[in-house]
Amino acid sequence: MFAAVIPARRTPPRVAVFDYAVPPEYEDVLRPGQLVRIPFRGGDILGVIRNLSDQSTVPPEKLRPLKEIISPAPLLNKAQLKFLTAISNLTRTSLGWLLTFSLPSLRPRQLPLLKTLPPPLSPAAPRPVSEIIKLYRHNEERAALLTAALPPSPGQTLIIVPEITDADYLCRLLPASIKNLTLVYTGELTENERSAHWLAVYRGEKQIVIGTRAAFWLPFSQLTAIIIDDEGNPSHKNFDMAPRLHNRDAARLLARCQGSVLYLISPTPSLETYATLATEPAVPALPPLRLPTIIDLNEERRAGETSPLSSRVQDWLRRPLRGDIFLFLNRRGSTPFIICRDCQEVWRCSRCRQTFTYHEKNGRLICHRCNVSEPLPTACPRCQGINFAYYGTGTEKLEQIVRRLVGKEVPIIRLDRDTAFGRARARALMAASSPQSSRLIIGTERAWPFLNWENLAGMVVVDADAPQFIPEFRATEYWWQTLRDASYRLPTQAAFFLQTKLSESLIWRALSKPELFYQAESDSRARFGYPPYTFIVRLYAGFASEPDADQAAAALYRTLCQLTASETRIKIAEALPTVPPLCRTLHYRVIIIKLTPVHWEEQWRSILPAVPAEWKVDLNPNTLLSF
DNA sequence: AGCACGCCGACT
DNA sequence: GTCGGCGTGCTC
Repeated sequence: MFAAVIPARRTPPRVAVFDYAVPPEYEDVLRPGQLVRIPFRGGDILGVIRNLSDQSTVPPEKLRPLKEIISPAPLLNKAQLKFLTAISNLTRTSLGWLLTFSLPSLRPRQLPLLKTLPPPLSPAAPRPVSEIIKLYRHNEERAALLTAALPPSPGQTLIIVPEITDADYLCRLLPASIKNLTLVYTGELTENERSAHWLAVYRGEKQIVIGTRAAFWLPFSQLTAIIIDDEGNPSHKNFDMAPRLHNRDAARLLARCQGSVLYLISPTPSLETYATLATEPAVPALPPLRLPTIIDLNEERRAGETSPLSSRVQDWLRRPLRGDIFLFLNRRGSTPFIICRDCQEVWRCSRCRQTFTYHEKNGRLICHRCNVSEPLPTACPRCQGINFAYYGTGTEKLEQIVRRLVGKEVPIIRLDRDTAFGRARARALMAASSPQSSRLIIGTERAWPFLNWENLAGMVVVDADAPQFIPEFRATEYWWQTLRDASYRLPTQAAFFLQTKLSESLIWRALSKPELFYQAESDSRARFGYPPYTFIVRLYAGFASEPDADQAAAALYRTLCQLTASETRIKIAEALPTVPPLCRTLHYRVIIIKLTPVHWEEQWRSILPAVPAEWKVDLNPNTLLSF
């Protein structure tokens, strides 16, 4: 008898499972899902049994016997093993690496606890797989939807939120009777907390889990419902750490493995979800949320106002404040570019050609794309001129402007990557001045999760135009989601100003008539073959030199074209450099593959084996070229 | 992936 | 003689 074991550690994705001989005394007690100790290279490691079999393809001289059963009870059930395998295959991430997400702490002192674990709960009768989309306008409707989706006991429910801070917030919305059955699970927990929560789910002590993507890996045995909350929020996409999946796609896989109903709920659905909604016989009306006051900056200019804050906003800020005020400007630093008045030369990053942002605090020019910096030159490198013009406004400069406007007494908190690199630092900044007093918070996107939205007296979108010009296919949708999110979170009595030079832009009209946005954006996506009309797979890899990169990328492009020559629905774009093309010392290339929304999984499965191991896989990416 | 092994050059 | 830099290749 042989056991196929997944080691609980990172391995190359293609070498993920190892066969071991089963000692005779274990033949009757060994089960898939058990944690075992196995010899591996020089020492012993832990792993989980994937399956047992009567034969092995490994030559007998290489086979070694497994050492010990650590947990007689299986730590992973069939559905979980199926889910892990599916994710590993689709995203080509190491199965052993994914396994570590699914296990409690394996520190030596914790192992005895696993020896005495009770048997797992018996799986609930699977429900027919189905997907339900619901829209909500405010937290009462949201809580009602969540409550209605909770299955009768003994089923378990998983609620996935986009960001860590949303988990606690959502938990507080639930009625007390439900809160007692609820557990919050995020990647921010300590190892011991993670383990304790793992056990609580394993034993079925808590029926409801609210968490970020980390919660997908908990040991559910009776998962009858999965809910993706705030479904359109772009943070549902995991772009940096493998497996690079959208929570919606991950949830679909999990629902299929566990036999659960999937709910997508949101005040502002993604374009993909709206497309599904639009096919229903009775299309529900999209809820208009509270509308911002649109301020035309061109009129301000004509009236002689050159400040980045309009006269109306300035007047409003000078009044006594009741509650925090949030000035949202998604651009850190002092000024986003510097130009030589004599020769019109703009200071640019030598690597990626993006304009340097000036940071007054340390007097340096920083490229926000490459994160490289150099000191501010004393003279123009081209004409030796010394007349510089500082154009635009970032959070650092806005802070000075606002300080002059409101005087010394009002506390100002700047919340961006420069002032609050880690989460702890951001929380500390928000906690520093007493929350009872009114404060001015100047922040980028970074500030969003740390704001006390209920206490806001108002919010100003300082520059509502720049985010619309980002050359990425999801840029408009991202900005739409951001503005709608602000509308949703702001208290009804709070002021909401939006400053723009594009007062005719469709996106402002769409805030009161959301269908306008979805129609216009869907049309443009259809024209260029973007989601929801295609399913995109993004492949990227880094190489030591430009020629290496071009050669490898061209070779893969040719292979993929040949492979899919007969399948006209699959479109492959020629390889391009990423933006920026260089990261650390490697030259990166991207290949974009467009599959069809319904059949993407089988199409992708037919392509994936031809992709060399060094290419990283990003399914349903948020960006095409950005890096 | 992560680690051992081995090849080679720079030291005691 | 032996220490350690890093390139190569294997893990049941």
